Amino acid sequence: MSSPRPIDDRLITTFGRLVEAYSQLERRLGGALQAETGLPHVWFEVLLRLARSSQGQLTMSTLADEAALTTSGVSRLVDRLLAAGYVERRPCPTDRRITYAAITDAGREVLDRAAVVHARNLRRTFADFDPDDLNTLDALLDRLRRTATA
Amino acid sequence: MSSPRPIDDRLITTFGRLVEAYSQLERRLGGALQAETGLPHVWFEVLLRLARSSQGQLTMSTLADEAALTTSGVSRLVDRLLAAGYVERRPCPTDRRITYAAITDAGREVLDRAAVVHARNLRRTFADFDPDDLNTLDALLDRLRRTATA
DNA sequence: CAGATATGCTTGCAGAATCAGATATTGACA
DNA sequence: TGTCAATATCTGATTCTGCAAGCATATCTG
Repeated sequence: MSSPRPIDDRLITTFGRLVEAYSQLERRLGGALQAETGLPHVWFEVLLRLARSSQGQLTMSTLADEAALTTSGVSRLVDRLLAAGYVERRPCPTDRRITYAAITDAGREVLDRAAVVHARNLRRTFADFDPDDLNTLDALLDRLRRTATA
Repeated sequence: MSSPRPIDDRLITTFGRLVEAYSQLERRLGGALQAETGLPHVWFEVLLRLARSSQGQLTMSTLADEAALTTSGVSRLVDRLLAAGYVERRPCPTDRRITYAAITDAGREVLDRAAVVHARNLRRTFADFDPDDLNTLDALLDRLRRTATA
């Protein structure tokens, strides 16, 4: 016969868990990545999206969406990646408003090196998750991602 | 017969999904919360932990752990919450190094109001998740949180 | 009990993200 | 065509966060 306080709402707790799980993992894995490869986690995520895209390039806006940053944030982030030699800016031949961020060979190199390290750390973190668990998690996260984007 | 590039590692993709799902939700729901109640999402999370704790108070360190911030970050955050009148600092009678952050009545009020709004937004976001889905998600996130903390 | 070490919190400084606003280009439509 | 709205990006000011260092208090050890 407990009084249902607003703060005890079930979904608030679930969402809190998501926040906490993400933050802990981000801190631990992101920190390890940077310590072992010198690559900040955000850089890794950005380079990853670029490397996986068809021409190795994305518009600033698309990149902002995928990295969950503002275009402003991406603009400066690309500045730093540019200074490091990991990306370059390319004009769009058909729409002069658009600038592409394109990954360089140097970018692909550090990314590949970092990916190996990151994958190893992830295997340790997810050690007691069997394939079924992972599939379930993937599916749930994907649904969340899509409902949030919509 | 695809060459297995390091960046196509399965866990990297899963983790990428977690990052994206979290970021999208945080942006959308956090933004909505602030727009509709004036309460930044971090403030909400902090007040929530305090309100749920036994005496309505936690040490700065504990709060830092739970909110996934550094003690430094919490120190300043509590400064701001203090200025807003939502928390107060209390000395610990037995250990004078410790400072408690305690939620005030005003803090509980805004928190309750915000919780109602937040819960409504969450119900919309999780509309097509049935109880089984939620339980599964909870369990997986909890395992992740614990492996990360360990 | 004295000295060394550990713990809890706060502050100076610097890095990075956001918001708001400016600029440039494109597309739509009367 | 000329004007107006929409789109894509960048920049200035502000805010928040973390790291490193510092101060005060507590605990351990010989």
